[in-house]
Amino acid sequence: MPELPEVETVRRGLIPVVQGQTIQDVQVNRPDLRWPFPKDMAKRLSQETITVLRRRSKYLLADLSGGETLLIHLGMSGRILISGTTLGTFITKHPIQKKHDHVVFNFSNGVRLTFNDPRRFGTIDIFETEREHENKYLRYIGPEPLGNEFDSTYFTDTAKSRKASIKNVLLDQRIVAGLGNIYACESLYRARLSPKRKACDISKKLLDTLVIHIRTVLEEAITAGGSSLRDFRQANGELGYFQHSFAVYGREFQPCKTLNCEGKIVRVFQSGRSSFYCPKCQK
DNA sequence: ATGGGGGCCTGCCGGC
DNA sequence: TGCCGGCAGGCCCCCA
Repeated sequence: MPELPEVETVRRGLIPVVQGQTIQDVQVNRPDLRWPFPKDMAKRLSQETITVLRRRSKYLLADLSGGETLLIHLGMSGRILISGTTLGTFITKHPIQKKHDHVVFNFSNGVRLTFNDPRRFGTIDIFETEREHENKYLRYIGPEPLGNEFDSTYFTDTAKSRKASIKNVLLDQRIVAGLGNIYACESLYRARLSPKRKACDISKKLLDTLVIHIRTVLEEAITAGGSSLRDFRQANGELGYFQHSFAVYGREFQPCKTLNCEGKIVRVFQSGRSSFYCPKCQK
């Protein structure tokens, strides 16, 4: 489901709910999602207080008072449902689900978080906070696209040695963190670059433009509360609305939105995934 | 070393 | 109405 803006939206919504709160107990309804759950998961989490809720790429990271960090990845279909019974101002924000509720976190203040994930591509892990750089999921993740490390120099240097298409380069989490199919397509549209162009063939000027557009499209999407396809929800249960701003994603056969462009959006397959673009104005 | 394809899962939608 | 194929926001693994 979620790319960087959706995960960031979830994080921002969860902060007031869980930060500073103590996990009372954890109900684990199956042994694994995509990968086996970490050893003694429920035991290691219970009675731990969440000090900070962070995000790295598409991963949510909850730092715990005892020196470990809980890592959660939502995969394609993962959701974190919030419910609560004891908070004065707090009501249940999501309908009660049942199917695919794999892990339930009960907090001592009465709040309950439920990890629901039909396709089970999600991930949960626990690692020593100080050893984040050694974690198998985070180890090779590239720079954050909204951070200072991801700049024109870095991206030009990286792209010039890559013979893969620019679309596949944007999806490579070792090169830049957090982009998925939607925001890769949308940034390429804004930069007027075809997703099929080999990264190493693109001029520095265009790559610089692409860096800027990656940033702005992600920032706009975060401001909009992410994109709601199928059932992505913000933590408060509301839909994100960035999907209304898509220029190309999911718009096959529809007219290009560029002023005076007569093109129609096409869909092509790259490495088994759909890319959407306007062949007339993206070269 | 890098790039591409397969596979992991369930749900939904369109066509017959 | 029901069945089947295709597709879906991700990412690890394997092979050339």
